[in-house]
Amino acid sequence: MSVHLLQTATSVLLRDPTASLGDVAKAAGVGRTTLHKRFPTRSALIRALANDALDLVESALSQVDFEADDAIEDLVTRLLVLEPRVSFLTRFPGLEKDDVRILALDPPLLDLITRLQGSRLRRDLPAWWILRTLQSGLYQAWEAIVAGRLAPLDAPRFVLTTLFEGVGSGVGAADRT
Amino acid sequence: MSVHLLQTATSVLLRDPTASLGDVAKAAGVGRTTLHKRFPTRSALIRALANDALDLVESALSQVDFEADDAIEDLVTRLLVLEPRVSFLTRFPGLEKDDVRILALDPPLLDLITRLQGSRLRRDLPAWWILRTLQSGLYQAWEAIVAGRLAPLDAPRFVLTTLFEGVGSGVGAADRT
DNA sequence: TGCCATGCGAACATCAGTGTACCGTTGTGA
DNA sequence: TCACAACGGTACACTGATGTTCGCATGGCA
Repeated sequence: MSVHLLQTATSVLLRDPTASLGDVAKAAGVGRTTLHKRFPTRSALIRALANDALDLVESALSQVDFEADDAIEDLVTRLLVLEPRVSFLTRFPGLEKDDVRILALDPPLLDLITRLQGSRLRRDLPAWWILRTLQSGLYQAWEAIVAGRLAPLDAPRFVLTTLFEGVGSGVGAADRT
Repeated sequence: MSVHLLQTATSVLLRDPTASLGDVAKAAGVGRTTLHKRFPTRSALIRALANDALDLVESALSQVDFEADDAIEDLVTRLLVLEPRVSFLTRFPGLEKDDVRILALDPPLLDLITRLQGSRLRRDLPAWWILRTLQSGLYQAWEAIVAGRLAPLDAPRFVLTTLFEGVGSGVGAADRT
């Protein structure tokens, strides 16, 4: 019940950061007063959403075996359903700029990427670029799912093949072997 | 000078859509009153920013030879510097949902992509996915440039190689020839 | 049945953003 | 030097969002 509240609030505020608390309450099917009881101020709500998102993402990351060969595949499937929360953490105005917990999410992922640049990942692009590319893929996949353009079960394949192989057919690609 | 105002307003509102007009005016180095003289209301400012962005993007697109083999390369270099404007059109809350001019931007690009799916682009991904992937690449490249992480002259290469070839080294890739 | 907790709506005060009017300053051209 | 336009700042009214209080309804639970 409260989980539903946090979910809806996240998606409403993500779609329109200027949405009023009344809009949020209505979307969550809850009274504006009740919302105030749970979250005394607007920024308290924002912080609660961020903390909840952090809990979920940290929990998801902790379940990934970063040593496994298919760590990235695992990451994609786990993070895909959490994409609204991740987006909230990374794109919401007034967040992230200094939050220690948010900033702490990247390093393990960057480590993983850097390690894989010895095998599966190309070395001529920086790790942060590869990470952002992965995140972009997850983001647009989720957007497409919400819009009804993409079947949820197709999403991981779309993200992973695009990430690893790109969208080129390979006919004009430079030989990198 | 007015061009600078539109640029600054775009980037300020893009970074924080809840920014007050006072913030916008200050960032643009102009008085709030003067801002009001030029744009009587907040939504007038938003519409002006959207129209200006549309003019710039349409103009850029009109200069691209969609029949050329390197149409995508041309697109990337031209759209990269316009990325804040494109982002404003596509991501700003309350825009796009019905604007005819904005919706008219996609079809020619989708046509181009669909055509190239006969040669340079893979056929097992829908055209809209490829378009979004391209746009994501431009977006994150611009972000990286602004953050100082990416040299502007490197950006097109990053975007294009990632788009066409992906970030995989190719060692584990399925053979698609 | 009576009690208590929880949620909701109405009403109110407050505040920040917005829009407007007025005035002083600057600078440019006749 | 004068007139005029453009700009910025101050001050004020208005509006919508916000936060608070109060009272009522609902729904377990003893």
